[in-house]
Amino acid sequence: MISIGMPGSLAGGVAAVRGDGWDGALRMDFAAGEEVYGQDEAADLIYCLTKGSIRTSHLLADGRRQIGEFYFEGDVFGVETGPKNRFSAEALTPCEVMVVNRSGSSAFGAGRVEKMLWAATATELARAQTHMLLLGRATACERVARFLLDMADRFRGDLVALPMGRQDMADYLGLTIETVSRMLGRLQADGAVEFADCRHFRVRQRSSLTRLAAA
Amino acid sequence: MISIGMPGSLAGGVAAVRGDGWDGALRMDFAAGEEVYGQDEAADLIYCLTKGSIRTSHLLADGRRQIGEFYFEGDVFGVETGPKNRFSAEALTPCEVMVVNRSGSSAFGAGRVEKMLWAATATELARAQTHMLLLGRATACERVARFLLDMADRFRGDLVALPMGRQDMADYLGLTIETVSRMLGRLQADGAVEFADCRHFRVRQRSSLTRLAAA
DNA sequence: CGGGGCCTTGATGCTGTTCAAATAGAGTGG
DNA sequence: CCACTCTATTTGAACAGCATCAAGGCCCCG
Repeated sequence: MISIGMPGSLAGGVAAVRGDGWDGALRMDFAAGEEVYGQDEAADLIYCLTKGSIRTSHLLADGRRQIGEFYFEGDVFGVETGPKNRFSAEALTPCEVMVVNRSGSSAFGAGRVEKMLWAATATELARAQTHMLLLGRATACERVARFLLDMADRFRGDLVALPMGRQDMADYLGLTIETVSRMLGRLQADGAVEFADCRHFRVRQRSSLTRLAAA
Repeated sequence: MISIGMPGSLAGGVAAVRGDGWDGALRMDFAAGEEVYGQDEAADLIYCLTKGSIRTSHLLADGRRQIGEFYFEGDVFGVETGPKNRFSAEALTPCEVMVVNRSGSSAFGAGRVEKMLWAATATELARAQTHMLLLGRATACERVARFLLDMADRFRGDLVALPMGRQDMADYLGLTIETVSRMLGRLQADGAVEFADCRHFRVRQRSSLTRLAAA
C-alpha cells in the first residue's frame, strides 16, 4: 500500500494519467518548498508530476549540494536504483503529483507500471548522462547557455519562466550563484537572451546561444 | 542479426555467460586500443565483457573528451537510451566480449535479454548518477581519491592494476593529466596509497583515503 | 516605511589549467 | 642485451577562470 507521509495532503480520489500505468495512482498535492521525499528514505514510490515543478537534490555532509534534475509537468520522477533514495525531491512551486508503488504488480515486465518504469528509467539515464557531460567538460558560460536552451526547449512558448532560483541553478550546474548571475548577464549583453525579470526570459538569438553552448 | 563490423575478430562459437540471457551471444575479441563501437553509430547491440577492460568516451567537436565509464570483467556495456550511441567504446586491453542484439526477442519484458537489459540499465543509471555527483561538486583531490577507492573496490586484491593511462583518468574525472598526476603524488605523500609503478598501487590507509574522498 | 530575501556587481584570492621541460618507461631493431 | 626512439608521466612556473568575500540594489510583504 501507499503510505502517505506527513508532508503533502492526500487529495483522495483516483485519476487516470493517459492510461500509461497511472490508472491506480493516488493524487497528492504539495506546497512550494515542501519535501516530496527525503534523501536516504526508502525508495518504493514513483511519481508523475501533473502540475508544478520539482527539483531533486543530493546533500553532502559539509553542506555542498548537487541538484540532480528539474522536473516539469508530465515528467516522471522518483526513479531510484537502490533501496534508498540517493536524492530528495522538493516542490519548487505548488505541485500536483500522481503516486504509484513501484513494487505494485511485481512480476517483472508484466504490468503497465513496469513498462512505464522502464521508459522512465531510460529517460532518467539519458538525462543523467547529459548532465554528466555538462558537468565534466563545459565552461561556466557553456553550462549556463545549455541550461537556458534546455529550459526554453522544455517549455514551449516565447517567454520562458524559471521556477527555480539562482542557487538552484548554481547547484545544478556545479557553479556559484555569483558566476551564474554573471554569465546570465553576459548572455544578455551578447544579445543571446533577454530577461524580463530575473525569472523570465526569452531567447533572442538561438544561434548565438547554441554556439555558446558548444556541445 | 548481428553484423560484425570491421574491427574485432569474430571468434565463432557460442558460449553461455551464466545463463543470464547471454546464451545466444556471439563472442568477439578486440585488441588493445581497438574500437568496439563508435559514437553516433546505431545502438542495437549490448555487450558483456568477459575479459579485459573497456572505456566509453564522448568526443566534442573541439576535441574535449569525457570518459563515460570504465568497464571490467563481468560488466555489461553498450546500454544506450537512444537509437544512436552517445559514447564510443574502446578496448583498453585485449578484450573478450559477448554480444547480443537488444531487439532480439523484442516483446517487452518477455525474454531473458530484456531482464538483463533492465538490470544493466539500472546499474548504468546508478553509475551515471555517482559520476554526476563526482563531477559536480568535488575538488580535484576528492575526485582522484574516490577514483582510487572505486578501482580498489572493483578489483579485489591487494595490488590494484590500472588499465587506463593518466589522460583517461583525467577525462573521466574532468581534470587535466597534470592535476591528476599531482593529486596522485599528494595522496602517496600523505601515505594514503602507494604506487609500485605508475599503473599499480595499493591502498595504505583506507581511512585517510575515505576521508579525502569526502562523500 | 522598514525588514528580509534574493539577485547583482565589484575586488581579491585560490584551485586547477596551461605552457614548458625534464624524467621515466615501453617498444623496436641491431 | 643494449642503444635508440617515442610516448607517458612527472614536475615546475605563470596564468586564468571561477570562487570567495563584501557591498549594494531590488522586490515582496508586513
